[in-house]
Amino acid sequence: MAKDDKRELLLQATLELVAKQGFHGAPCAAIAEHAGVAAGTIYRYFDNKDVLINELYLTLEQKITTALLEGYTLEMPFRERFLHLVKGVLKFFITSPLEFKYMEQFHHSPYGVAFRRDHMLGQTESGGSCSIYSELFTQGVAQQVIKDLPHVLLFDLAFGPIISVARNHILGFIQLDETLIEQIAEACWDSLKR
Amino acid sequence: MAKDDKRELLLQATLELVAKQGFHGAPCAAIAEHAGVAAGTIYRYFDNKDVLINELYLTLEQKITTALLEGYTLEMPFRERFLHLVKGVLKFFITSPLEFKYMEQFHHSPYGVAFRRDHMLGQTESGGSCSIYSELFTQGVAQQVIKDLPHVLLFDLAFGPIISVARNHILGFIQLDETLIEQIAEACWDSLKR
DNA sequence: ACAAAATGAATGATCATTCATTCACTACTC
DNA sequence: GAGTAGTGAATGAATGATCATTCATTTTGT
Repeated sequence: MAKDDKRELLLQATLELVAKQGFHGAPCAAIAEHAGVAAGTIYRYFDNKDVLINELYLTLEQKITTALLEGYTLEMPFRERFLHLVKGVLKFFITSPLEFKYMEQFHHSPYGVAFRRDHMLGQTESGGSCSIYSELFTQGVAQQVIKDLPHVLLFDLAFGPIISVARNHILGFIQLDETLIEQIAEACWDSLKR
Repeated sequence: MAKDDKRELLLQATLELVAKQGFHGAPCAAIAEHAGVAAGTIYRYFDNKDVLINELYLTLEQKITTALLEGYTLEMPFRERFLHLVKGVLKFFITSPLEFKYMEQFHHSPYGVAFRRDHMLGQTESGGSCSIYSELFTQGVAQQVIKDLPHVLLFDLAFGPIISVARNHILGFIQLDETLIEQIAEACWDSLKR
């Protein structure tokens, strides 16, 4: 068995259990069983449950950033870059329902609160994708192609609908296809453009 | 002491504790203490904790609907009605941070999942404000003033940003004023209008 | 004095975490 | 190559903490 195999198994089991049943449905005993190891083994790979939960979250953040940066260059026209990011986030989430559900649960739990407290203080956010958006909005406002609003609001206008739409797709309330994704992204653009 | 006084005290205590500390920070013992009653008293007014949690949620839904309907008539011009609802939701939430936080916690918890399972099956949703939006979108699409998209998506486009913005205001990441609220509502309109 | 309301210690269930023990595997000896 | 000791990984029963809920008892209002 490969060296960090059990570590991966535990992360995957946590992802699935939390995504499908929430944190309440993912006690250590269940995580271990689902990973095919004993409860005590968790503590050989992670200091405690909180560390496991947080490391998984960081892994997923990294996965999104990597996916978004694929085919993204600063040389692309502004509007095209915006649409690339918006559609990229939406497509990532609807093709990764477990990841979406996990991250959403995380955000609205004591873990998410603690995470923000610990990480959001350093304004620009460490290795995340925050700087991508910041750069984009700064340029868009300077070029007067998008509304002159605080970055936080621009972010909410652009990605608030995306999260909402992704959730409804994953919960089965709507079935998105390429055409609808295009229309949604255009609508987000309409809401930002000057 | 008035008749249902303790019932109200328990609901208020639950609202405050859950909003501020999440469901993890609101055990029955704490709720009772915060309400100034004994733990056992909870069960004189509510069958169990789940009933308390759900009744509080229904109360808050009712409060929003009432607030939204104030000054809203079907005779108003379409665009004005849309802006009324969007601004109404936003203003309700930023003036009721505890209510916002409670509802958000509720949505992303086992309670919210169970609630959707039990109530969302009856399509049009019982006494909620769902029919208001449904009526509005149907008319807007028919009049060709907004995009021809599924109602679910129209709802996400309109209110996804509102929830996001309200959260960031309440968490202190942005300070909304009347001007900004106006601009946000207009941006939501831009994203829907044809 | 009676009934309804309120109390809060006791109960039993559920968890995260620990740690004494077992297991699997390598290295070393003869 | 058979036997043996050494080592870290893995186990899972036991522990202690935290909860929701109950109910025998007390308090309050009439």
